[in-house]
Amino acid sequence: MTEDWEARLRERGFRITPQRQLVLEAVETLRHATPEEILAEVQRTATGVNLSTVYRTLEVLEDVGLVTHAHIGHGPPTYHAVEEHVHIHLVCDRCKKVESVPSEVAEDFVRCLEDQYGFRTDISHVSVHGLCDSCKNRAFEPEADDLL
Amino acid sequence: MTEDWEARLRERGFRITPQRQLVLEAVETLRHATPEEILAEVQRTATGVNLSTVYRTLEVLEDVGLVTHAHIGHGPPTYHAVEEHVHIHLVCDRCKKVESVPSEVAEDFVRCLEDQYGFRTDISHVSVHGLCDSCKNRAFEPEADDLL
DNA sequence: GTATATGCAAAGGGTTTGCACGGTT
DNA sequence: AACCGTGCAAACCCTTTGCATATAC
Repeated sequence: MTEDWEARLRERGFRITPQRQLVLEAVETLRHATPEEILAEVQRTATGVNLSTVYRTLEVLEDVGLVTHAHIGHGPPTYHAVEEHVHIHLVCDRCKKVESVPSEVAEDFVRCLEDQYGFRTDISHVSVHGLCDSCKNRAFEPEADDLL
Repeated sequence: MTEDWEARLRERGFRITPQRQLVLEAVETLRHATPEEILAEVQRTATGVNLSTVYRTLEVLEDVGLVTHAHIGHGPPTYHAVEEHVHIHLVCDRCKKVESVPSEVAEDFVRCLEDQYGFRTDISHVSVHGLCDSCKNRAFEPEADDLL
């Protein structure tokens, strides 16, 4: 668990609650989980927690910089803990698997966008779509072509 | 209008209808439009057209390769015509503006992902989030930080 | 004690679906 | 004439909101 998460919340005037602790733990455990999935994980410990609390809590945790989310296609966004090493999400359009790669691979790309277009990229928020190594090889049956 | 759009549809066993023509025209006119926006554009010509028809039509047009969509954050996806020159979407998280840049700027990045991770990127589907040139400069009032 | 957080239920967007009718082939 | 495509309405999923109660401070 991110140390000092309590301080992060308190600094900004938010209170420490069991729900907030559990949601943060769930996000860190699950990695790339949707709100519903986070709820399910939280409910393994505390049955009474409500979906709307999860939504509100994720908003708070994101606000104080403890978690972020990324959009990986049609469905709900996935949340993950903010870590030291920023990463990029590779989303396989066939099997929906999300792979994380270090952001360094995009350094030149990001610099180029800033230099040529003045665009300041938030690299951790990028979702790169395509086919992962395994799906690429057994490709070409239509199956998950409408996932995205 | 893309020439031979009729052939594209017929080849695959789809029929030619006024709705399909109008939706395709709207997509090409609007560039990066949501289904609702496309409906509005279509209804300037044909009032009776229904939203569900727009959805079904977009699916068909995407299926035959005449349009694609990209996810640019919270809201609905935006559709655009498939063109010769593939492009990348730069989405400003503050003003929501979508800028298109030629895919060449990402060539090295894409190659790197393929070589190092075996990941075959669908570059036209990438949404790059961040701040556009103008928003970057008058930055730092909290305003659109929850848009994405 | 007071203000914030929560649970619940209802409302709200965006999208999909079932069905009968109408239009294309 | 056969079948696909459309309009309409209802259903669906995901998310937000209003309000009364509970809880952290």
